[in-house]
Amino acid sequence: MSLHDPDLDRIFQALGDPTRRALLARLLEGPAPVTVLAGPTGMALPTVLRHLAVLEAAGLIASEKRGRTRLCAVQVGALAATEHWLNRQRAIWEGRTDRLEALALSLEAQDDAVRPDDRS
Amino acid sequence: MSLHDPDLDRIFQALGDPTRRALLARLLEGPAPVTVLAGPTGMALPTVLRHLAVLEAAGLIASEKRGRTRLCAVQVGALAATEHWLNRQRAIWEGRTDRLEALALSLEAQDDAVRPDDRS
DNA sequence: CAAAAACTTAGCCAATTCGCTAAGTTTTAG
DNA sequence: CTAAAACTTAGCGAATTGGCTAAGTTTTTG
Repeated sequence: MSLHDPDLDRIFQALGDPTRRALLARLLEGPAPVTVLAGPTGMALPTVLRHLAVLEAAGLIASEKRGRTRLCAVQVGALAATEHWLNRQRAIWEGRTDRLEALALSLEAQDDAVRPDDRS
Repeated sequence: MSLHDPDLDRIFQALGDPTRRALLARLLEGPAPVTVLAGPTGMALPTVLRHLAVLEAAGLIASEKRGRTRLCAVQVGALAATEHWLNRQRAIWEGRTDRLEALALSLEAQDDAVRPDDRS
């Protein structure tokens, strides 16, 4: 499980763009309409709108139409899920590190760690 | 700072692909040569090699040529840096959440949170 | 030394991504 | 009711991505 988690795909991909991280950072200070978010980016509105759509598809933000403006706000859940995944990965690493530190990239490593069983 | 961190770009983008997360997960169990890593993916070797190159460019793994094989191993530093970034973002959110929870997506939010100062 | 193993390089292709401009649409202001 | 504001949709073009096959190159094995 979680080896091919589409949610995780979308979240990481969304965070992989500096413009989107900037938008998210701005939203962490409070909700804002699209035009306000677009301001600092110096980008055209449709461009920013698509970045926001990516963030929303990833569950990182939510938005709601209020009259003629759309108000966007952070949705911290996805961020927490991501942290959780990273935590788990690092935990796995740290659980093994005592056993591996002696051989990482060393001679035995090649023959010893290569086939501890490849349960696909 | 960190609004346009190329390292963060590469790390998140690298983690945004399920194949690469699977490769990383496999490497968390111990170092392995390219062919072994390629096995479970069912992909052609050059394809896997490029995924590994992406992971390495992001600093998530390291690799070393040993004879005719290349041994790959996790480099946990980048993972930790990513966790750190996420932690910081969530901390910002949680620091504001008390102030914002009352207005998130509400009426005042629009006019009040829009211009707390936009230091770009 | 001949050949197999394990990459490595060099393309090719389809799909996606990131930016843009131009032309709607829907609300609100006058 | 007209017009400005604030999206929204449509579509375009260059660049990147993710997959492949084919043809090297370097080591090891027989």
